[in-house]
Order: sequence, then structure tokens, then C-alpha cells
Amino acid sequence: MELLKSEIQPLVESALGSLGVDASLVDRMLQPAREADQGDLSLPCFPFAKTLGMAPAAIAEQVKEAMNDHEAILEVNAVNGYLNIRAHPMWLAGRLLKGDVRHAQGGSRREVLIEHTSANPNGPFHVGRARNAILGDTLVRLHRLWGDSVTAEYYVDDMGKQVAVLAWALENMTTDEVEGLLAEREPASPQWANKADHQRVRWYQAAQLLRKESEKSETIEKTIGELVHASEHGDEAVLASFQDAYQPVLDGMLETLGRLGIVFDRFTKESVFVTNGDVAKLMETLGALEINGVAENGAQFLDLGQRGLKGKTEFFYRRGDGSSLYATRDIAYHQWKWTQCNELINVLGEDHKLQAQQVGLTLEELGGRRPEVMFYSFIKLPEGKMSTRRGNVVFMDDLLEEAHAHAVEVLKERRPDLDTEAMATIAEAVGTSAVRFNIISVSPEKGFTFRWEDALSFEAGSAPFIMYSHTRACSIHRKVMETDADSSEMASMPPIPEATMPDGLVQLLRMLAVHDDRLAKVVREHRPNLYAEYMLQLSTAYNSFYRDCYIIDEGKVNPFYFAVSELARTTLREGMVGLGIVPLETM
RNA sequence: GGGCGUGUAGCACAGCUGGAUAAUGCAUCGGCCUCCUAAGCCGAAGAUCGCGGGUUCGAAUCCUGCCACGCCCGCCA
Repeated sequence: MELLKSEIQPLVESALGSLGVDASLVDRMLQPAREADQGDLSLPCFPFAKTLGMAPAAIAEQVKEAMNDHEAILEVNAVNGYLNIRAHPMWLAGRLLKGDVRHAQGGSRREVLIEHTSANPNGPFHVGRARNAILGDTLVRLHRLWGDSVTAEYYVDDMGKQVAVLAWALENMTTDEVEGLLAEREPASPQWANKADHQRVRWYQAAQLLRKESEKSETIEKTIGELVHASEHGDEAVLASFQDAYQPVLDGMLETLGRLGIVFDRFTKESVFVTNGDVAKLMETLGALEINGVAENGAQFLDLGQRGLKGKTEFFYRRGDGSSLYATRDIAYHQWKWTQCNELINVLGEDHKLQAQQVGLTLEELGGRRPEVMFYSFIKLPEGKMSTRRGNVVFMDDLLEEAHAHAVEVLKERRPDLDTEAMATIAEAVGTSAVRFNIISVSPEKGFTFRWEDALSFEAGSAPFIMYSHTRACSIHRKVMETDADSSEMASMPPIPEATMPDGLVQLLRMLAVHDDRLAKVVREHRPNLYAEYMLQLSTAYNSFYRDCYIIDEGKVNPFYFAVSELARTTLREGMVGLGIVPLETM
């Protein structure tokens, strides 16, 4: 709790100093208490035991005695060698209602570029690929909440073999051929008959089969190879035909993401860096580096072993025929990205770790900076690894439909008074929010097993739990506005009563006081799951407050309680926006 | 074989820049709707923190060995 710490650290330092201890350790040792019932801040006294020749418990006791009173402190306790300090709820309430906590976004408003998703536009999102988009978008939102200026960017892979295969298939195969080849596979869901991502992926899959099994595969391979080659040399006509092939697919994918509240500010095409000459210039520069090497056929690589890379150290950036590789273009892309921002974050699957190392080391070799990378591990299904080919897959479109339907069921039970349209709106918000939350609430680096029952859980620990607390606060807001209370009185800062505060109120104040600490850590360390956890705790605290404190009692509004409720309401709302949860006002 | 990551209650997951009784949700058992939305609240039970060593006043957290699982090790993208 930095709010309290900055206020009382000098007190602790002087108390400790009076015992003859170097007080410079205090800044590091004075930390949030582990358990709420211990206090808000605690100072372990063990490190001072040796220099003072005293038992830690005795030191804590003496520091406690030497501490001066302060309005911010309710009590100081010495327990088991720890000095525990509890904030005074009245002081906390005063600071909070004055607006001293809540996204202390002052400071440096950084220009942050976050690249995420960048999935090949060859088929619909399944929940595995969507982890990237959900994590990335949440990172974007949380940085914005913190006050950074953020660009969310999608890197469009518009020139690789995958796009070439798709383009070739669309031009050379009929519907009957495609369906004939895919006869043994699960048919496309009729529900998505009008979504190009679901449709065109059939062509892609059929072509993949043809390439492997058909006796014509050699000629097909040759044609596709020529297309890839042409695209890598910036052939405008070929690139245009590629775009015609993938753009509808990409649009379909973006429609799915849009349903989850995920949008991008900019799309950058990979081919740009080939056609504008950046890649050629880059390869020239790389060729002049002292760690450059040349293979027998003229292909070129960097020996990154000399820069600390372990394992396979040769990093090829140029083929024997002089064309560039994906990684080469990625480096050119990164050089450009650095001209657009002063902080760069990529969201990548764990399979890209080596590649990211290579790109990072190369950028540093060129005198630049490496981007920060948030890696995530893949989502599995209980039946094993997700695979479109084997049909072991959950499409995001299907998951969202299911979540929506489940939410409608719940609503029919709880809110039979609602009309169909209102139900649909609420169900959509509840369903999509629950799906997002299910994925962001676990650490990115942790393998994640997708389970329908978890994704569709609307109880404690889910997005709807948070949404529900928020709607309670909204409901109170509406009711208070309806009373004949003087609205100018409500707008001004209410007097804080001297009476003892109920537990639920104190808990809520403490949670609110810790918001900025948590958001700062989450943004600094790229760990959205910690913010998800905070929102859950804040909601729980609001529920306790709601139980303990009647804001409207027998028709009269308690202005202090109402002010706290309002602060919680806005913090909840902004936090929900930060996580991509829809802040419904009623549900 | 090498590199990186993960291993915490029946299940899922937090805590990992070392600090006090390992947090939370699901599932299980019990209680609370004549009062601001019960998608809620209160309580019970449930953990050799993968296994072995080491460092430390103190280790789930740091070091090390082993085991299990995942990802990577293309002149593919």
C-alpha cells in the first residue's frame, strides 16, 4: 500500500534510527502485510537482530514504542518479530474520496506499441489461437487504463506459403473437389456458411491434402513455389491476388474478435518491407557484420553463439537464391516499429521463443533495442492437443454461441421479467465476458486446459461475479438519484463519521487503496491475470460492504456510504473495461 | 542430445525480486432471501508446495541433482 507507505516511512525510519540501525533498509523491508488481519504494512525485524544484538521481537517492541503518532495510523503492533502497521480507516477514506488513489497516471505517458495475434489469415479462430488475442487486447486495455498511449497492431502475414496455398486453391479447385477431398472430415458447420474464415479454410485444407497425396503434387508444389518466390520479390500482381484470397478470411476472423471487444488500430502487411526496399537494405547491413557467415550455396547467417545464444547458433536471414526469410522481414518490421513508439511489446506463443531470441539479439547487434515479449503457452483440450486437422478443436465462434445460449438459460431463471431483446443483450455481454475472463485469469506461461464447464461458469471467480457487483453499485446509484436528496450535497465531499466502521467498509477501503499498486505491477510485468484476481477481490469486498452498510436505509441516503459506493462503482467499471468485461448496469 | 518453460488440496489456479497460520474458485457438508439485485453472503472439511541435497535467523520462493509434462532446436512461416 504505497499510499500509506509514502506517508509513514519517515516515521519508521526515524524510530529505527533512534535505536541505532541503518534505516536505509526500511524502504525495501517495509512491505504489504501478508494477511489482512495483520495490518496493512509490516516490517520484519530479523535483519536488524545481528547488528543490534537483540531478539527480533524486542526490536519490534522498541520500534513500536519509538513510533510517533500519526493520523494515518490506527495501530501499531509488535508480533513475533514483526512490526505491523494498520492504516486508519478514516484517514484512508479521506484520501480515497479526495481522489488520491485511482490510476495515478500522471508521470510519463509512454507511447506503447503492442503487437498481438497476427495469426495467419487462413482459417477461423479456435480458442487456442484466441489466447493470443485475448491476452494481447487485455494488455492494450490495461496500459490504457494506466495512462499510456497505446497502438494495437496486427502484423498481416500476406506473403508466405500458407497464403499462397490458399490463393492457389481458390483459383484452381471447385467446391465439389474440395468437399470430395474432405469427405472424411467433419463437415463445416452450416451455422457459419456465410463466414469466409470457416468457408475458405476448406479450400486450404483440401489443397494441403492434394499437395501431399495427389500424383499431381509435384506440379502443384512447383506452382505454389513460384507464387511464394514472386511474393518474396515483391511481385505486385501476385501480392494482390494473395490479398483477394486472404482478406475475406481475415475479415471473418476480426468479426469473431470484435464480438470479444478486440479491435486493432493498425494493420501492417509483411510485404511492405520487401517492396519498400527495407529488407534488402537490412540484408546488406547484416552482411557487413563481423558475426556474419556464408554457407556453401551463398546463403547467409549470423553466428549468434558469439552473442550468447545457446543451442543452434546459426541464424539464417538470407537464402541461397538471395531472397529473405520470415525472420529477416520480422527484423525489418521491428526496426520500423521502433520508429513508432518508445515501448514495444509483442505477444507470442511459446513456440516463438527461439525466433524472438534471434530477432532480439540481431536488433541489439545493430545497435537497437529488443522488444519486450509476453509469451504464452498453448491451450489444450481435455482430449489432448488442439488440432484442426484431427477435428479436436473448439472454434471461438461456437464457444461464443454456446456461452450466449447458456447465459440466456440462466437469465430465464433469474430474470423472467425481461423481454427477449434485453435478455439477448445481457446474455451476449455475460457470455463474451465470461469467455475472456476464463482465459485471462490464468498465468500466460501456464499450460491451460480448456473446459466447457469453466468457461461457462457464471459464479464466484468468473466475470459475471464481477459484473454482478457492479450492477449492484449501479442499482444503488439509480435509486439514490431517485430520492429527493439534495444532489449538490451528494456531489460534494461528505463528512466522514467518527463512528467505528463496519468490517465490510474497512475491507473495501483497503482494496480501493491498493488499486494503483496492483495496476502498476500488472503493467510493468505484463501479468493481466493478477489484475483479474484483483477485480475478483474488489468485487468480494464490495459485496461485504453491501452486506454490512445500508446505503439507503428507510428511504434516507447515507452520504458517506454512498460516496464510497460510487468510488467502488467507478473503479469496478474502469477495471472491467481494462479487462474487456462489459460493464452492464443491470443484469 | 541441447535450450526454454511448467509441476502447489479431488479438480482448477494464486503466491515465486526469501519472511509470520500457503490465498481463491469448483466439487463436498451446514446456515442465511417480511430490508439497497441470493449470478450473493456466512461457516466446515480438504495441502508431505514433484522428489533429494544445499545456502539462510528464515525456503513454495534462491542454488544444485533427479523425475514427469509442454514448447523449440528448417536456407518453413
